[in-house]
Amino acid sequence: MKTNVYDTLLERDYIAQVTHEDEVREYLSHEGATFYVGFDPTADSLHAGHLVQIMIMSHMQRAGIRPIALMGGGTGYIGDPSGRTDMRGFMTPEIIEHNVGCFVEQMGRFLDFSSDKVILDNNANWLLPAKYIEFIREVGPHFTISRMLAADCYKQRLDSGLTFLEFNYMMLQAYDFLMLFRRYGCRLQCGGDDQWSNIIAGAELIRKKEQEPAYGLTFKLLETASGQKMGKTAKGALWLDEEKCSVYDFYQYWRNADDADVTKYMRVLTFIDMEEIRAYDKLEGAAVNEAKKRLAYEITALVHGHEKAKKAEEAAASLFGGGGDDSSVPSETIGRDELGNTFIDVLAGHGLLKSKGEARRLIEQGGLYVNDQAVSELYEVLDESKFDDGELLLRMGKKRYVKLILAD
RNA sequence: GGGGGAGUUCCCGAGCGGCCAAAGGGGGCAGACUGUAAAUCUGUUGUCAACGACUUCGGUGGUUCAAAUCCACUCUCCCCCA
Repeated sequence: MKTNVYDTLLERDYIAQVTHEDEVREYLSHEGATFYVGFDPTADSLHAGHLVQIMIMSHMQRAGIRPIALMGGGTGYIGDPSGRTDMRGFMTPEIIEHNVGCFVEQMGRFLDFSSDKVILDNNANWLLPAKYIEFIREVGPHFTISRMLAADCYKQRLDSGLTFLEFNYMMLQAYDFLMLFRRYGCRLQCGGDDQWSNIIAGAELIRKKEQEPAYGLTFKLLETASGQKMGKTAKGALWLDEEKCSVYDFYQYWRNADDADVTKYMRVLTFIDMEEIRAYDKLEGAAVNEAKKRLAYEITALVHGHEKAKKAEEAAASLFGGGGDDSSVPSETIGRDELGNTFIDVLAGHGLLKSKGEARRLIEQGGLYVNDQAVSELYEVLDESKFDDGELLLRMGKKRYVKLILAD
């Protein structure tokens, strides 16, 4: 007997809240059932946080459920106030459009939009041409102010300047759900748990306007064991775009996951069988590293493909274990005219460190290594003798590696 | 429209004429310890040609030998009243 996707989602611990558990399970047992997830085009690349949404869509699709990826090309003009403490600056139409394009392209790696098994739509299609009076007449009567103010996402913002503009967001998102119901018969909306208020608003709107059942489901927002948002790095988000985050760095992020997070990430961000995951769960002490390697490989392969994941894995093995192909270690090309400059100048000059002061500090604290040899001289100079076959391995701190390649 | 309060370095938050590049915490970075984990301890955390110089405390312009601190104007936000 086939397991219901709902139970798969439960077993892998995705679900935070559901509007109608039994009905949703029942709905998801029918092939062709349709659900949607919204994506706010706030950047020109997806990041690790979006992986959860994508995984859920994949699980659903495998079960014969039809996912809709809804781009927020229209709501992008407003900005979702949920989980934010201040209003962000406006995005221009050009940026929004560009971001939507980037999202769509990246998502194509996970979901096949060419078939009618996955639908791609953009709320700009109905929100931008909408007429204010018509819209407010159709949707407005179904929202009471007191009800909206009671929503968590607004309550938090009430004291810090919630504008009427942002206040409209909930209605717009509810309207999206209604539109998708009308267009595709979509009865379920999924999203991060911070979307709960917006999601139930949409389900209620459909029930009121169409007298038809509609449901909402939120998934748990991933946090690291130390309470940070999963996927945050020192530089910001963990991007899925190779240009913004190298495959090696992406791999390393997961390789360095907290022990306590490893199998949680496996359940949510990979397709590794639950049996196996439970086995990994039993590992203790240093053995957990095996689980981390598997985790890092699987996620990287999902996002960047097996070939690149393999390379990242080998590069890591070569740097940390010795042996192996290190060709995908991040590298930086050094011009011959830079020979004779101090490491301080070179590191800061290539943006490997923020400033010369930082480079100076790093060396002073004994954190810079050239070919695994700590640099003790503050003004150590980069010269050709340090290169081996045109390459020089630089290490900053415990595990940040950069390969310097001498230009011909 | 009237009255009150606030804007400080990555974040929170002290400072309220010189001793302020600015307490404290968080975060970041480095070192020790380790398992490329966590916890802990230590150091560090504006920029530079670096025992000195330069630029920072919403913006602009003043007062002063000297301003994050005083004055004027201005922008933004919060609270109370209308």
